[in-house]
Amino acid sequence: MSSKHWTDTFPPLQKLPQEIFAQLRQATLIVELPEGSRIFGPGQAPESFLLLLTGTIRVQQTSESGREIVLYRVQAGESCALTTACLMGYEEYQAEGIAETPIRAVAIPRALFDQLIATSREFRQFVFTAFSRRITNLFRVIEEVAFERIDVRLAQKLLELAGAKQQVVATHQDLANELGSAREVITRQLTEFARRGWLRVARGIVEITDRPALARLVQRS
Amino acid sequence: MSSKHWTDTFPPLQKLPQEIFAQLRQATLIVELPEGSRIFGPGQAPESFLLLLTGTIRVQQTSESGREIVLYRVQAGESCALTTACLMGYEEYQAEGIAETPIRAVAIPRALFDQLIATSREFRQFVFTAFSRRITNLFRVIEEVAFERIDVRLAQKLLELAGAKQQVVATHQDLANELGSAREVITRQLTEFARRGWLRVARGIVEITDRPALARLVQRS
DNA sequence: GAGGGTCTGTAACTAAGTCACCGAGACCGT
DNA sequence: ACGGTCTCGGTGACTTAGTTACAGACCCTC
Repeated sequence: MSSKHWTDTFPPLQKLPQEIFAQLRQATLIVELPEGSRIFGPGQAPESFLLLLTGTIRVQQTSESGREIVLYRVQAGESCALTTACLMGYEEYQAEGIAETPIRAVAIPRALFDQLIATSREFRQFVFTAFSRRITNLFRVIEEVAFERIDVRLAQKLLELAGAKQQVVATHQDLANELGSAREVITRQLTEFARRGWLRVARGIVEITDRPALARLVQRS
Repeated sequence: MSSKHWTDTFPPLQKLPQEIFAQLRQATLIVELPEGSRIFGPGQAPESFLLLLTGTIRVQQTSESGREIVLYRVQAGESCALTTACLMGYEEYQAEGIAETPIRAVAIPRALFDQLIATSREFRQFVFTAFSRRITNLFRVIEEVAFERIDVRLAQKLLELAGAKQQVVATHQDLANELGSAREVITRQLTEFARRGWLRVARGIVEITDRPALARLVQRS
């Protein structure tokens, strides 16, 4: 292991009372899972509270007709609100969480989680903030799915997935699943974007050539 | 006031430790608001945790283009998860909460709320369960907006809004706002439903005449 | 009962999703 | 290298949903 302890990843945890902090450092389990693992899903309830140290978890939903939509991603340093909710509540969810990369996470057992919530104001703040972000985020997803044009949404998603890089590695089907749309629709939009010289498409790859143009489309939405 | 105390409405609260329970009964404020009041909205952060005693709060979102969608309703006996999130977290939301009927609610100040969370396992369970339900519910909304046919969604919503009654008091625009659709689309669908003899339409009223037919449409979705 | 506002109906059009099918490229084993 | 198979991308024809524009019906108030 490195000399830095995992708790360094979570600033809110630094403010915990000494005895709780010590307990956290010792009593918790670090889990590692390969890319593609199913972290949770319908009929697969989580048994502990998860804090993601490295990697990304993609949370998505599949309709009976087979169409998919990505709801959100959990990044390193975040907790999975859904897991938390199901840990404390009794509700079943129908979404599933997939490891998009190899992941490393801290699993806090239910009992310790409960104790942390009870004793630490900072930990409560941390958990509730995660909830708050998630719900706000879901509101935005609903607004986009309900009201935003598909070309704008696609441009937005391409810029998001590209990050600092020039290309997005994803099939048209993958992009359709991101947006809850259909493959043919994405193909058509990408063809149109390519015709305008904003990007180039190759098998499984979208190479962005005119980032400002895409950004302008998103802006003028 | 009636002889029954408001705490009777919330079974989870009955299990609180005596001293906390006593504090709850005395230190909290009961607020009453008329129909149509805006409980919260963009740039209007809540100052206390709300437990709804009577009435309904409609939580909705409006796009820049003016189209609206109803996200969920808070019923008597429930807490508003969003309010809670924003109370504990720091995130701003863009949704707004409207009193659909006159409402009576208990306002628990932030400090007492924090104390309740810290001391009572049952209260934590209550709050987290509310979160859990809400998130699960939002997932279903996303799935329906993204993948469900508008006729199915309308039939479903009509049955939901009608409850045990035979009629729904709502304009076509109101129904469009429920589903995040457009007024003309609703008019067309209602006309088609009426043609099939499933309902009758009058100004501001939809009278359901063949409930099983509507239910069948929803079922075969 | 005139005039204003609200609500509903409808036609023509655009955008998005569906269905069916085909062909190009990648992969794999022999 | 060859053929078989699979995934991925492209396309046309069609259906469904949302948009634009406008007109008429109803309702309320003065």
